[in-house]
Amino acid sequence: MTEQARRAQIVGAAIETLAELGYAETSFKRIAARAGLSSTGLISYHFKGKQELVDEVRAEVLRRFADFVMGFLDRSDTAAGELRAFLVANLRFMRLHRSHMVALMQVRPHVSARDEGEDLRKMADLLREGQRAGEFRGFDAGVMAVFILALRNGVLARVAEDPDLDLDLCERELLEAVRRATTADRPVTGAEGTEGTDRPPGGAAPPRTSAGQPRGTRG
Amino acid sequence: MTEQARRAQIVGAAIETLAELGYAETSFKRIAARAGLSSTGLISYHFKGKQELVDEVRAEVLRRFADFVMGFLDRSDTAAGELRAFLVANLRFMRLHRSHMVALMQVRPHVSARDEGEDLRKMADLLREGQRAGEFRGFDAGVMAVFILALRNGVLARVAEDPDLDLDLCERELLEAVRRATTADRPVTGAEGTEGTDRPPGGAAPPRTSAGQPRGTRG
Amino acid sequence: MTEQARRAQIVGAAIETLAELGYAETSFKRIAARAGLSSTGLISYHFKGKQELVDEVRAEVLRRFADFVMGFLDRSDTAAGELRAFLVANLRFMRLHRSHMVALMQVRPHVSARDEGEDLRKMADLLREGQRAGEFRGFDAGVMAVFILALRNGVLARVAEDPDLDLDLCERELLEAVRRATTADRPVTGAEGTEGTDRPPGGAAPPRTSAGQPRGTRG
Amino acid sequence: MTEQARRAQIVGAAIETLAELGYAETSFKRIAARAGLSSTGLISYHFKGKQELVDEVRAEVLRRFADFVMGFLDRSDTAAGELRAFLVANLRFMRLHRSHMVALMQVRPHVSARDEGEDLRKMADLLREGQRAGEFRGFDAGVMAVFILALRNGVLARVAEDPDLDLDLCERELLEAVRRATTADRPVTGAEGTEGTDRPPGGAAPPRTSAGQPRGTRG
DNA sequence: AATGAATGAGGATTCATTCAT
DNA sequence: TATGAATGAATCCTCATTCAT
Repeated sequence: MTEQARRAQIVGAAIETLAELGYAETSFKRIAARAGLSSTGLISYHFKGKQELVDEVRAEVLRRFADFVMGFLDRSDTAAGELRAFLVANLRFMRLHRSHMVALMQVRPHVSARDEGEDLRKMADLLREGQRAGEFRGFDAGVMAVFILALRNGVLARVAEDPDLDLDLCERELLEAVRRATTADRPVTGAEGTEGTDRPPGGAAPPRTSAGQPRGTRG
Repeated sequence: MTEQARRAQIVGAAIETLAELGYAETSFKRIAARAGLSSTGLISYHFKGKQELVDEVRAEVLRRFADFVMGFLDRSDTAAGELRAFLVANLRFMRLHRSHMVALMQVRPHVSARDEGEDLRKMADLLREGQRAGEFRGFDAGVMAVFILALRNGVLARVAEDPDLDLDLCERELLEAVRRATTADRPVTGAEGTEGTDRPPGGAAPPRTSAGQPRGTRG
Repeated sequence: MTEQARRAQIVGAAIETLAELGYAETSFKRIAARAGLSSTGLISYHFKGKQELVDEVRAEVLRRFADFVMGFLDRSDTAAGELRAFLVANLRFMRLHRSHMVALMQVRPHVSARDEGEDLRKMADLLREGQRAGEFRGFDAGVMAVFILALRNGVLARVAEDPDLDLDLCERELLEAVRRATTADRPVTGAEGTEGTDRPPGGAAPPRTSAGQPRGTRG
Repeated sequence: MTEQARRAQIVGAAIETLAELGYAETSFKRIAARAGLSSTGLISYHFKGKQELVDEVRAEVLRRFADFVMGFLDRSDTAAGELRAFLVANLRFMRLHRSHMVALMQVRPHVSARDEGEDLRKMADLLREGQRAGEFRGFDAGVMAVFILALRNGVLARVAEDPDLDLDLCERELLEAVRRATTADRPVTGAEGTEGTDRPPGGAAPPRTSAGQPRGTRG
């Protein structure tokens, strides 16, 4: 068996174990058992230590997720669209690779790489970009990034506990809630924009083609 | 030393250890060391097992938090006001008792009591109440409850990692984001709109005065 | 509470615990719980150590047993009668004070006093006396003493596991078996009365009348 | 070192420790020390838990004993002969493998398998068989089985405490006592031989020569 | 005489890791 | 590469005993 394949196999078993039992109950013994390995020594042979395995789990999930998310992003050309695509991609990924996402949550506090701020940074950048384009209102991008990832994580944590959670409903509600939280109020009557202050300078049209439809008419 | 005092001391040391090292690294040995106890046996003497200690940590934090949150809620008489007060109380509590909240997060997956759904249920009830009163728009209350608690947890997780996080800013942004996500679009007419509401109250006073105002305009 | 009463209470609880859970599972904590004591410290206060308690358990049971057995022995004037009375007394005591006997068995290997040989010695003396009197045949008294106490212990161990054991039947069979093992063959012909001497006293009279009947005729 | 060999080594050390110190004082630490292991973890590595080790100790001793007893039984064709062979085998085994037998006694109350009733059942069956064949008198077979195993256990317990016990003497006396207890009275008149059947035919014959001899003098 | 908290050694067991094969 | 036995520290927990009150 090739080195790479072996590592992948071990990482896969680790992900399943983490998702099922949580970090504290995930031992080499249990990972080896799930992978059908004859010895925990094999894990130590392929990974310098537990830390490296944990880091690799994280990297693997993020890699898979990045691949997955690509298909949702490449057709967006606005920040709001990209944000929406990001959220949709997350929700869909949860459904298809629930254990991967749960494992990621479990592993997060024990990961050596302290680049998880990177997610936040990239999200904040996206938000700022949208603000510059006039798509978003004038919130603090750094904080809003925390919020949006928090929403993602919260849904993830919830679905980890309640597998019957309606992810379609979640997706719809999440998109709407985030749209409202991030975009300026639009006037029901007349031209929008009365909230001058939080209105981004440029006048760019929001990427709201579908999600952007105001249900606001119901007022 | 009295039993009650000793238990409190141990719980306190456990909270600090959990907040600092996380669940997996929190052992009786470390707790005993932090509490200045002569042996881990003393912990087992006062608690039937690790589970009881963990449960007690959770109960203690929730007790403190409930006490704390009281001062923010009792003057609210609308659902929106109560929601806002809840969020404010959470943020403030994070600042004053950061380790308590972090410990709570760490302990959550290992707690025996499975009433964490209760938080969700109560929040959903509050939201539905607000919907009946016309304060909130027509979202799915169960899912929105997940979102709101997710936001709280997300901020908490963030502040656990970055102690320099500006919680005042977070509070303002969180209130505004939640207000936007939960309430219907408002007509541009009328002066109030510009968000006088999302201004953090003077002292501990919850923003009930404005929030409590029926936005009767909406039908 | 008087010292003596306290010790008795503790010994009593220890006996019950030993009988129910066995030596290895009998701790001061469990004894204290059963006795309704507030602390295991009280046991250490009244007994110098676990060893003293264990020894006292043994002494207490033997004391009770000795008292009990008196009523069976005092009217016997032959060795065979005394032996029979001893066996009967043992069986009866098992029924009335099962936990005492079971506790004695449990405690036996851990007792400091090495005078358990005394039982053997006394039994051997009795047997030798009966041999001198012509009541018993020419076996090795020391070994036969081992056998007889083994039979007692075996029945005890059995009744400890199977509380439904028919002790009446056991008694009859035991008396007959021991009689046969210890006495010389008797001719079928001739009056059996040769053992008139070893007749047990009035009251506790063993059911020898039937068991004593030689079924030998069928040979 | 192979797994099987290691397990055998650990079981061996456990047997010795049990025989020497008794169950309550037999810890993994002591077993490891006697076996020359570097840590108790090695025992846990080879045995799932203390219970498995204890069960294995029992199984090992019974296996050895079964093998040993085979050589004594296979040439017997009567119930009485088989009973005698069983007793002889037991006594001989005690001499050759004293610690095994003592360990078995120590371990008995803590063994998970509850098939110790099986010994009793098999013995009772043998006795009933002998009764049907006219070799034994009309005792209660179930109770007599208790007696016979009690005698075996009693001798074993005695030899555990007094290694100088004369097992040859024990054997002779035990065979004679059991013969008398189980067989019908024989008429004094006439040459013995009435029980010719229960004499084991072949050469492995136990010390039947003397035990079988009527001490006819006693008439 | 009694309490009950405290002690520290010892219990079995799991852990990640090492190493000879 | 892979095996699986070995290691020893660490896990939670129970134990008999001590001691101030």
